[in-house]
Amino acid sequence: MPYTHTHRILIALDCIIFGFDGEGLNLLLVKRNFEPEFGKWSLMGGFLNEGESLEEAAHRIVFDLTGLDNHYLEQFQTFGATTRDPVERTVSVAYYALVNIEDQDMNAIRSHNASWISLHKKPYLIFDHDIMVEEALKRLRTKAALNPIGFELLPGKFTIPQLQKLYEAIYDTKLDRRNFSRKILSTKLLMGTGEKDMTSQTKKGQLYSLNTHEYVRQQKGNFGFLPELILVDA
Amino acid sequence: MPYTHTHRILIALDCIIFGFDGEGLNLLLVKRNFEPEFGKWSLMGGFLNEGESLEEAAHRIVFDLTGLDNHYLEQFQTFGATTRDPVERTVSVAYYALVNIEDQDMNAIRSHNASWISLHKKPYLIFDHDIMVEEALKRLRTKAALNPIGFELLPGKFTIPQLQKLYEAIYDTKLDRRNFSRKILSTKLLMGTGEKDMTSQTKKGQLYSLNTHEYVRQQKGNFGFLPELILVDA
DNA sequence: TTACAATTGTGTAGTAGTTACACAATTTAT
DNA sequence: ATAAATTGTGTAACTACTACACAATTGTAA
Repeated sequence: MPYTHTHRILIALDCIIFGFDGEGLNLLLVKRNFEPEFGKWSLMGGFLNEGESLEEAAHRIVFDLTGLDNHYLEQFQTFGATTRDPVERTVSVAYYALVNIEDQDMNAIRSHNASWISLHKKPYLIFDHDIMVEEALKRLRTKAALNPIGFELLPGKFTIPQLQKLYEAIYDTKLDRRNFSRKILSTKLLMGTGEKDMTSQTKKGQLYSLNTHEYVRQQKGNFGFLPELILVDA
Repeated sequence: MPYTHTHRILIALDCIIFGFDGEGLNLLLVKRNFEPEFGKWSLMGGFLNEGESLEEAAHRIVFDLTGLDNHYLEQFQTFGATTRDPVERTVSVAYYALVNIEDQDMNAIRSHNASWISLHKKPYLIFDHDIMVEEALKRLRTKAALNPIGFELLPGKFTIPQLQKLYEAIYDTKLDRRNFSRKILSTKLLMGTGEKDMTSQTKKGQLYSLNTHEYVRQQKGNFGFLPELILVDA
């Protein structure tokens, strides 16, 4: 026998999908070719299905769009203003995901009319999606300052300077190259592969030489991680 | 015209209400005199109403139970396992609240069959409420280590040692009395009232003398706050 | 091969913050 | 007044962070 309460509504899920292209943070956004708000940009979203947990639904949504199965995914806030969706009342559970921008399924992305867009050039998004992005970024910053989760945005093998650029992008700041390297290596989270990076490209006519070692993720841990950073809202 | 999707469900809200009695953290729990799970303990909860935001609903639930209107309230996680409620599928948005245990409405509490129960003596709770309490405590610990929110659990005026006992209760640890006092006062968050605490009681046959000054909350701020503490999961 | 520019790794002094503890001051009871 | 309990201030040792000097490595070009 069900509850006597009657206000049953749709549960939406919206996913803020972060990617890193070596220079800055990017968002995977959908240009809507359906109503409402045809032609406007939005986050990738969907509705909760019967027999599906929130976690499963969020995972499905990211997988459908990127073809990626092995990404970091964290629920961060649920949005429930009565007027947030003009079509009908919905409550939206928001997740952010960190994916490696390189090994995605371009067909899946194209078929959803989606694009990677630099966070700095983010267009206006429908509904309350702009606020969602803002809150997701806040959470990512807090989380990444205390936990080593940034690695999810990089390929399996990467150099220390690449990692530094990632953190500089997340926090929109500059970090001291030498102290950063020392700090990262002191955590023992990384280990050298003995290989060199052969994928380097010359940029702006300048050379990009590379270190003897690349690093792969070695272990997980929780600890204060990047002390040069200030947490504004944890 | 509504969406074509059809899986409309109830939105529940569950509130983890923390109080501090001068010694340890307490939870405000409800002994159910209704089905399902008659006679078992649960968190205070309710359903989202039409025309009501999540925030408003959570506030209403805490107000109904405590008569308190001016408490700290933070959404921390939404629970959506398909089997979490045996009656029918619901998704529950969980909030935790910090209330001053002294100026509550005892009639409201009694009429809901609720009691303050020490966190250390928490009984088994129905559904996924045990997990909710665990997650709420994690979040409270992270939040209070970075932001000065613990004050919400104390009366308007309090002594430094009272505040220290509160933090020791939150983190289940001992802090150095002298360093704690210095750290708290250095934040300029508190100001002396010039009054003395007249409510002190002799305990275990020993004397409890009091400081010349009590303190009231002066301002808000965000900053790393209690460095002796280690964040396990932020 | 050599020189040179760009990049990356190691050393270290100065600074700031934390920890642990000594000691002084205050309050309360006898 | 004296003693016990409690609270406030001083400080040395330790740790961590910051900023920068300098060495080592890589890649390019004469």
